[in-house]
Amino acid sequence: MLIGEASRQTGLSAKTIRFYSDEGLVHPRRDPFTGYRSFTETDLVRLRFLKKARRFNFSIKDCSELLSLYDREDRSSSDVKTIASKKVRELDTKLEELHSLRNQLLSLVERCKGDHLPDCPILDALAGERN
Amino acid sequence: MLIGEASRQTGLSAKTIRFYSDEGLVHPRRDPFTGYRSFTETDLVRLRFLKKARRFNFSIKDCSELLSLYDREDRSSSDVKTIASKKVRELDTKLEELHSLRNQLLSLVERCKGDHLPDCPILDALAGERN
DNA sequence: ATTGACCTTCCACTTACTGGATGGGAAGAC
DNA sequence: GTCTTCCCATCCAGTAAGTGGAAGGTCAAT
Repeated sequence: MLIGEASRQTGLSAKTIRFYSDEGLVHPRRDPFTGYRSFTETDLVRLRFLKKARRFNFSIKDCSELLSLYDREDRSSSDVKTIASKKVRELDTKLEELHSLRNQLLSLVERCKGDHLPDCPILDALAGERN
Repeated sequence: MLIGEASRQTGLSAKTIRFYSDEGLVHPRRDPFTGYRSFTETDLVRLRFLKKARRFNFSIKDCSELLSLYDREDRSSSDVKTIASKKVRELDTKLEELHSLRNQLLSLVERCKGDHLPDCPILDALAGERN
């Protein structure tokens, strides 16, 4: 299967698939005459794996580790769990931050009249002395 | 005031201040002999403005718009409110996404035994057929 | 005259791609 | 046999918002 078809099957762009291929996350065979990448079903599984893992905000490096665990028959589920738990904690931290920012910003927005006058509590807060 | 002092006063790194300067977000005078940037209190206000706005996840481009509104006496608070409301909506969208991902990932983590055996629902989910 | 602490610019690197330029390969229409 | 049209390939550049480092100028004090 050529890269275009792999792209259709996985929903990843051909560019992205080439990128993953360059990064060593998939290893499609190459047609010795044309140099075209040739994907098997096994390769598609890896690509779909990558797509899902990326959606979970796993970095490329994380994905690489997860895939190598996936490849190893003698893996321990604890190794996978460690990586995933860390990601959950990262997500929790980020969620807290964003939530707090959102609320602060929303409260400023609510206090802004939004009229044609220059007075604006949002600008005041950004320019204000206090932190 | 030189850049090092401006850095101390604002908590932004000198590198970052130079970057903002290059991007035209602050306009420090230059010493005509040494070429050193020279910051006034007015410049510091802009730098602190930038620091706070960036904390709210406003992009550099957003910051640029906000600062030019800040500069304009004849601004309408509605223009500021529009930008900030958009950012709140962006934050809401992102929060929803991340929250959903976090919950999905957490449920996988909870189902993973985390022992020395290879069986792992996390890997299963990533490699699985279903989306 | 030489430290040492400043400052300057410029270049490279980061993440995870995306877009574009350029060129070759395959297949059907003429 | 060539034209057109896709598809594929590589390589370069750019994105956002800086960070790190190299090379070199300035200034005050030793």
